[in-house]
Amino acid sequence: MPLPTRRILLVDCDMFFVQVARLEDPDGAGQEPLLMVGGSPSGRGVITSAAYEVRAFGVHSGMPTARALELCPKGVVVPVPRGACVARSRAVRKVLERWTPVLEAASIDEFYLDLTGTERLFRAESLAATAQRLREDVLQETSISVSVGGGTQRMVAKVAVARAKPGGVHVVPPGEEAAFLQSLPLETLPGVGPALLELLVSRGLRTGNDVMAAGEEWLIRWCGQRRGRWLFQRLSGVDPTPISPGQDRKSVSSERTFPRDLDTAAELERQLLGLATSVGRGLRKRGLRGRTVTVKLRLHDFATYSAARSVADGLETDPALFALALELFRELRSRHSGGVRLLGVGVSSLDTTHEGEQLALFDASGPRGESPAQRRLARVQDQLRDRFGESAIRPGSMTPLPMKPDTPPASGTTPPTDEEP
DNA sequence: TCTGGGGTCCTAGGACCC
DNA sequence: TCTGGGGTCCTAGGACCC
Repeated sequence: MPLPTRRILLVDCDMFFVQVARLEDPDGAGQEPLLMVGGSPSGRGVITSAAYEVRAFGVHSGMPTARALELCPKGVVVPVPRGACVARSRAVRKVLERWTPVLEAASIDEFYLDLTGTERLFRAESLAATAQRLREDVLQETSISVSVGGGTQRMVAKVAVARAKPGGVHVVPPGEEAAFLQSLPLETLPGVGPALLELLVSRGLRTGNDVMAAGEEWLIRWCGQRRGRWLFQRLSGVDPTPISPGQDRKSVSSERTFPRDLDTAAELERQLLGLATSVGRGLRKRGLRGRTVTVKLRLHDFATYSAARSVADGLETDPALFALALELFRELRSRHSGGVRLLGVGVSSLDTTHEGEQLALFDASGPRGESPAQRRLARVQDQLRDRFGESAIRPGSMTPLPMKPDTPPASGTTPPTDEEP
């Protein structure tokens, strides 16, 4: 039995962070045509998103803010409105869910929709016409302008949306997938980054047509079994990857690039505590525990090292996470000395915590484990922080927190507890 | 222009078990 | 006793994406 022709849409918010910054501050950022969102130009900030008018100057996301202001001196940089972005993203998602339950959030500003089987519901309307109505629906309900790419496959929809921008719709008709993809420069395919591109170019392959002419066998020989097959299949117009709504989180991490390189153990370990605490909160907020802790270290010369260790039972409390992170950090530091540019803590091998979990009779935590009492304490502390602010509780026993000015306690109201994007 | 922070997935070697 | 192969987990590093 032949599979039905799939009807996939990719909804992508136009310069999302810039749009949100303007909506949140209509009289300030909203009036600024040359708007950029990102980190500060002093220090080591980069651009997260730039208005199209700014991109015309050669500015793109990931570019150091200082460089962006050289290219576009009249540009204005504002910080990322994090909480507002999360809220707007949810609002967009909510509207899209009215169109199909088969929705996958690929990032904070990108949503895949599978409308296969909705033909009768939409009275045989073309996919492009549906996409157009959907775009207007989102704009009306959320004030967010989106672009929509469409086709029979994920990758086709993804590449098509670039053509739809800004604020348009582009749908590739069934049967035209291979021709569409092969006509494009290889680096426009998602999954072809600088490394793979260089590998292909070194073999004289610059376009999809070149790749197809080389044939799958040679591609596999040059790029490896998996990548070679992947590239050949996609360019042939074959991409069965489903749209899968239930994507479980695989890791939680926190990292920080310092304004200046740090060198002393005291400073670094204090930062490590802050990072472990932040990861711990992230885990507990989502009801997760992790068995593997990773510490990441980037030196002044950008050389990057990591060390990881797994334990038998998942961790979620700050002291246990910090203790393991500290071990790993000290091991790394014994091998790699010099000024430290970035420090990170991550947790993976996640498992959800169960509310009805049987409580141990004794608080017997192993050398690296954590006891039920410690977990209960962590949750109480989280509640206090939610109510009275981050400075209400400090992990005082081991090392002091970073010296930050106290934030005034929120009076009466509970601060929003939005998840990070 | 010295290069953020949050992720995902893949690879490759070694340990360990059957 | 020597030798083999598969499966799974762990760790380190790298590519890629928004």
